[in-house]
Amino acid sequence: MIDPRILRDEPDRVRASQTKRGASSEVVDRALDADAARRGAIAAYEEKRAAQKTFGKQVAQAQGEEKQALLAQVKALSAEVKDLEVAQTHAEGAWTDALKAIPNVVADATPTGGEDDFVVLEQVGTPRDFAAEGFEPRDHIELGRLLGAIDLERGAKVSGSRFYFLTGIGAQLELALVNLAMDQARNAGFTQVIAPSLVRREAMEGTGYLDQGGGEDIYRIEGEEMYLVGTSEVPMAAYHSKELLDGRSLPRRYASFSPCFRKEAGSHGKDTKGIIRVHWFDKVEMFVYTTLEDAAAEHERLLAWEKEFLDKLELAYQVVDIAAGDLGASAIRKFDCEAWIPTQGKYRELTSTSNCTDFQTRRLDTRGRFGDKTGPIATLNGTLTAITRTIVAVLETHQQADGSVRVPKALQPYLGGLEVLTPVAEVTGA
RNA sequence: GGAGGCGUCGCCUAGUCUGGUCUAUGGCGCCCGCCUGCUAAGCGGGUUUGGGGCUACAACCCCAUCGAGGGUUCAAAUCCCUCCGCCUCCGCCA
Repeated sequence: MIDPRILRDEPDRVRASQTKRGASSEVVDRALDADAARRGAIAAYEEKRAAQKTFGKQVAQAQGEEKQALLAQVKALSAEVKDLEVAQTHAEGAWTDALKAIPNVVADATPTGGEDDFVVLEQVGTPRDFAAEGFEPRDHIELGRLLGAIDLERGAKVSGSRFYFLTGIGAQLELALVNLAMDQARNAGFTQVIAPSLVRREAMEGTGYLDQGGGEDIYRIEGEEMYLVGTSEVPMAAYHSKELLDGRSLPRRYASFSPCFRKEAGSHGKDTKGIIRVHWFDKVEMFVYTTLEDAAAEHERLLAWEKEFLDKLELAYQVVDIAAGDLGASAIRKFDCEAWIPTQGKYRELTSTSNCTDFQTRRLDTRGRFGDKTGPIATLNGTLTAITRTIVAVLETHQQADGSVRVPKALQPYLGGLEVLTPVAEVTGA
């Protein structure tokens, strides 16, 4: 949630942000009213409560008849305090609800508009011209089958649509990508993390994912109040919840590996074939805790690390500045890196990095100690590699006419020096 | 899965049976000051976090905070219930 002080002191800034997102600023006025009501309720309760406490001391000291008389009086007061406390709790609840309904205040630099109003910041590399090379590129499904790397049929048989097995070189490829990503992160000073992908309600709620469409896209464990995460951003954001971190320990950079589960509700008919959009994939995610002052600069660094990784894979991609209306509630700015997918003839999202400032930490109660003061802390996240889409991009981009795939130089050491992935003699498909 | 124990303001700890004098004890650590050739020791004071009022977002005053949330009561660290976490034992298991 946003800083109540910004809401109180600069409501117009919040309204402007809402407008930029193409959303109503009615929530702002609702929250302001709720804030006023809350403060009134607090003052009323505290005043009576103080009186009750004073009275209580007299009761404790009194004896006999005097005590009985005092008890009779304080009983009425006690009932009043109880009512006022209930009223205060309600007012407080209404206020947090109203506050939670307000998305983060977007950055000045964030483009105005919706899904189609993104701004292309730069394009790196040139998409391969297969026509000039004289052959028709195969899609990742066919390449995966030829290489014995991706088994979609058995994925569907065992787990249903949008599932897959990575086999042979496909499995090796995942491990290689994970290691390449983890090594890069470690060399950049990140702490490597293997995070739980099953979390309790608190963690899921804290990151705000349950609010989005009522948690439509999230797998819940039957009768357990536990959830499968869609990204390790969830466990990593909750990692330091209810903690007061030493400001001098910032930035804290984590590179977290976890499987990610998404129901993909509402994406029927989109990317139905292959492994572009699946219910489960593994991902290495960068997650950073830092100061509010440093957040924007850190965001640029995260983007740079994402680009570094894509460069190592020798992919052609573009960097996109996502528009306000297409931003998640917690982000003030988001950059996507979209790699060129030859058989689709377009750029598709491979990585994404968001600056969430203090929006998540406020909800999850993570704060910092700075000198003799405490203050908010910012979080940022960014994909290093989402395995399935990375594999799609690598296979399609570096394929050769005979169905083999050239291994990018940086990845070769992680595949035992292998320079080319070659089709297997016997395809393991049905 | 079964049985039991525990959770106190950085750490350790008193208090819980027998509710009010707890504005939570003491020690350690830390901070400020005094003393002192220097250091150590000693002496005095301070040392949770959040919120509200008032304001210079200071000082000050108030409310909450004894794992979390409810309940009983005029009054809860203390009694009752639920949940969370940790520990011990048994069972099961990769």
